[in-house]
Amino acid sequence: MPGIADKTDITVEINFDVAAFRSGLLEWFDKNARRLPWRSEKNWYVVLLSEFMLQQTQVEQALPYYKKFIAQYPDINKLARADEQDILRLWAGLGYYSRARNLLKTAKILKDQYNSRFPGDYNQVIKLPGIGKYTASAILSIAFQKPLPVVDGNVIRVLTRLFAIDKDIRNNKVINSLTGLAQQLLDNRQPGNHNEAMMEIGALICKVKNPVCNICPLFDFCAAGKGNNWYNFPFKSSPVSKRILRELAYIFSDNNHLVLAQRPAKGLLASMWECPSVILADEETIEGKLKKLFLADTPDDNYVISPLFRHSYSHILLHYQAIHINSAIENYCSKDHWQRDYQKLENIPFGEISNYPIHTAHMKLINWFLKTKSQR
DNA sequence: AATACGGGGTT
DNA sequence: AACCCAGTATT
Repeated sequence: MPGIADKTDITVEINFDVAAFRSGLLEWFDKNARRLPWRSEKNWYVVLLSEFMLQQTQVEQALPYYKKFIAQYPDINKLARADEQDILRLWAGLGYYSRARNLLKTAKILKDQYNSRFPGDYNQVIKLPGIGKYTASAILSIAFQKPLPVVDGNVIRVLTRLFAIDKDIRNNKVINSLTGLAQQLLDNRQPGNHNEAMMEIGALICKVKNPVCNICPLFDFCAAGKGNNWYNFPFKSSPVSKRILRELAYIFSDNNHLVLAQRPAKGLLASMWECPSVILADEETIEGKLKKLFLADTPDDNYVISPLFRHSYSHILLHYQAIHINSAIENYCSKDHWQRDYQKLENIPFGEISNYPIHTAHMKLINWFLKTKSQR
């Protein structure tokens, strides 16, 4: 409806010298950019790999994973030939595992359908698995100098502060407006450096807490900086609260084997490996669950129960505990006892555990087990 | 438009 | 325990 603004629409006038903004930003970036491995040799493959890892992930956290990956899969053809389980094993601990599976899918598509090259057309790029608006614009601008603006969490913070935008950033319309703003600010002559610079400002200067406005090259252009009220931006409405999940995990182990299970191919932690486990009903106790699960023999005194662990996912709070039973799984349970439709259940020699992609929560259980085992 | 999807950090 | 950060896919 022309002329009638939605309450979430924002219209922002850029009332400063855009050329001065761009040159100040780029000058700062030249001097202060972190030396990161994916910045040293800028081919599209390293940009692709790093951008996948940096989705929802800080540089510091992604760095060791990037080094492992680039050593093992130095080019797109090596990656395209990889096994999904090997990719997941290298990704284990980094989280959001669909990124790893989508990275492999994209690599295969690039090899098979694009002659191992990267398409230059945004509309083709955006169709690749795991590549959305941000990643498409990031790769095309950084690796191919296409004039496309990126809007990630850092840029959202920088822009809302620059223009004192207090609208809820959960609203997609607000993000669209910020994208328009980023487009106007973008330096079309070096869009890659400009985009990286905006994100680097967000990471190093315009931080969530304690931004260092006094050394910010954008201070003269910044409404929140000059108003000394950076803490008002960006505004984000409260998240929905997490539900609590209670879980009992089983460490079936003789002195040199451990039983691991592969989770279903869809859903939470898809295809990752873990100690076979069951979700407890609301009022269910561990002891009650033990009695229900075991066939004929309830384990007697030959078991140990771990302390309570907690693990926080983006939408779930997991409370979990493990029972260690000093035996192979066959002595107590069959595969049918697990309500979860595990893809596989295997008895694994200790030395081969590290070959399996194990998610973080259960890695903590296994570490607890291996550590306490030697003490008893 | 809302929700699923990890892991790490600080308060 | 409750807060924070950070994109894509699905419904």
